[in-house]
Amino acid sequence: MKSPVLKLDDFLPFRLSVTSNLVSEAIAQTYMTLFGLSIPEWRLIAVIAESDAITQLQIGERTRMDKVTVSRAAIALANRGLVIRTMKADDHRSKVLSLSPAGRVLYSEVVPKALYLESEIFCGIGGDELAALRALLRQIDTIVLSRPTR
Amino acid sequence: MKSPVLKLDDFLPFRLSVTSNLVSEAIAQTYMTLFGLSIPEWRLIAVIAESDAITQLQIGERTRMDKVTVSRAAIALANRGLVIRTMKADDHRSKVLSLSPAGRVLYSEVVPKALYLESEIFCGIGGDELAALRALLRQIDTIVLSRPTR
DNA sequence: CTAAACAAGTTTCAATTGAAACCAATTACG
DNA sequence: CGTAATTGGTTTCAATTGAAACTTGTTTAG
Repeated sequence: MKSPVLKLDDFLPFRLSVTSNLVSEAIAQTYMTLFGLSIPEWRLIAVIAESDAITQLQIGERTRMDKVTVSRAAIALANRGLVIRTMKADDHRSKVLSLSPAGRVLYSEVVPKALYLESEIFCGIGGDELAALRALLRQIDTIVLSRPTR
Repeated sequence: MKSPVLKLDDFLPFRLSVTSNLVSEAIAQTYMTLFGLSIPEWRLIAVIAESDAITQLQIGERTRMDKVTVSRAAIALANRGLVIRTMKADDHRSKVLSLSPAGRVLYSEVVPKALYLESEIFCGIGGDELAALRALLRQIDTIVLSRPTR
């Protein structure tokens, strides 16, 4: 009966965390210095741009961000005039977010830079491998989310 | 001249962050309730166990954790009697960490649980795919780390 | 209808994080 | 040597985070 062996460096939760942090740091840095956006703020912009009009709760679901984080990012973006928040007609608790013209302009500026950063980091990796990676990550998400202890 | 398109849901920095956070949360939760260990503390235990004796700076390099984080985890573990900190003989600024007997016992208890968690999350994925994933993540690390803006 | 339960968003508060200042020991160099 | 620069580790402080309480509006049950 021999004890099992663990090599931290091969331990996937660890590897995943290291890589994710490295990538996030690199990217957050760029968003902030170039556009004054935090990662949550950038995510809001992106997801609002894709949906045209969406409530904060929905944003939280799609980006898996806490509702507090969404709220704060929404307030900050609204204060900068990048996002417009209107009460939802049929439910006055809910707020519908959409991009202002300035927000759309900013979005159109951020997108190329974001895509460039992504390509810069992942250029050495084949397109099929990247597709596989995306699929794998999504698969892991659903496994973790469907775990009993949750 | 058409504007490039970005789908946040396919944007790898985003996907990586989401998956990493989901996995980390699930695992952190278990470490804490079962062993009273934070993720940094668990990483220290693991990396000390693998090296027998190692300085805090080296731990920081291997785990890519900030030296402040390492310091705090080291102090907490020493207070719990799980690691022993001795001044390095030839450099009195440096502290060499090693596991106490209690630390080794705890390690031997955590490892099977960690491996079980990993297998639980990644069981649906083939061994070769997982190896490829590890390799890919490491490759990304080196790319990001070798970027000019750093 | 009206009271209780619930839901969207915000605020508060405590925990975690890392940058910068700091301390003590070591190394470089004039 | 002796002083300046550097390095390992700790402390301080400000920013980020999310759980829990709260506010306001909606739904459900009696």
